[in-house]
Amino acid sequence: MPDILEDADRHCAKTGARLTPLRRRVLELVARSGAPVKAYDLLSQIDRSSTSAKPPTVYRALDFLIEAGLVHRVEALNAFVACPQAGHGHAAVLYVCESCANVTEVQGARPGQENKPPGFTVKRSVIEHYGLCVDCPKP
Amino acid sequence: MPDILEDADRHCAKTGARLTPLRRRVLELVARSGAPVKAYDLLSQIDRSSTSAKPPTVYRALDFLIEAGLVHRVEALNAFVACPQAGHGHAAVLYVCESCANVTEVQGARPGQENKPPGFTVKRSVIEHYGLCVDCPKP
DNA sequence: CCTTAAGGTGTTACGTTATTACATCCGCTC
DNA sequence: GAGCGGATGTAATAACGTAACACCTTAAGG
Ligand SMILES: [Zn+2]
Ligand SMILES: [Zn+2]
Ligand SMILES: [Zn+2]
Ligand SMILES: [Zn+2]
Repeated sequence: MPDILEDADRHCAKTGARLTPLRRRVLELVARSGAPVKAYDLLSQIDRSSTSAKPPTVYRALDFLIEAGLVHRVEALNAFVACPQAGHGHAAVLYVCESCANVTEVQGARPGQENKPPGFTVKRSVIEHYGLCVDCPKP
Repeated sequence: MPDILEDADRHCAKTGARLTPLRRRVLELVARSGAPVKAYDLLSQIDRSSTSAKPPTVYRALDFLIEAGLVHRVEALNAFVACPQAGHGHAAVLYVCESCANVTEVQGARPGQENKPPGFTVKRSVIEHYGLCVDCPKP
């Protein structure tokens, strides 16, 4: 996934967001793992390279990356995945395999708004489907 | 919301689920609050009535209630809401107002599955929309 | 050059959320 | 009553997340 980092560079250059070395490093770690990553796992991985990272270090970096549209938070897992397409419109739908932890992101699907309560203004949506991917055996 | 408790009684009688006094008490507390409730808030409310509840007490009750389809977990808030219709099919969609914390549950809408990755089997979906309800001022 | 201001990072400490493991109790069956 | 399974009590700890403050770099303005 070196594409993700290059895309991130381009995207941040375009939007003016400041992808510092630390933030880029965190994004790299998230992108390299094919599966959702936990904040404290990132923490210990950063530890190895630099001196000793503390929670705020990684949470701040993640906040930035999420804000910039480079990373999505997987709410039901307290974990994070790299967005395969930096800065798309961001109605992201995640399909998470509960067996192999693989995550597939689908973009563009504008969900559920047909039955929306009258007058409700949606600002942010969390849409996560959990199950088994095509490669995992059905139990 | 006395309906919710009566519905829960009926639903559990039908399915064989054991709605014990403790579980019923937790459901009552969740149902009474119009907004999503935190586990530790439930904990302190139970404390007042009984002797002294510990975290597993409330988490176990919540696990049961969720399993029984009486309560939904609001993933992005780490909180819980009572289901207004015990044991519906349960493709629940939640609309959460970020101003007044009111939650509206819509049933039946199955979003996003059109773009589902080939062969993926969905077992559980988390669909939560955050924004402003009709009664809250747009900033 | 010096000052100031803003944003990023380091660090400490703490708050919140959730689980593991084991003991106990209660209702049921044999 | 002995044995069993499910529900609850209890203690300890793990996992997740944030507040507050200090420090440093960079850029703008005098
Ligand atoms: Zn995305
Ligand atoms: Zn899989
Ligand atoms: Zn429901
Ligand atoms: Zn509202």
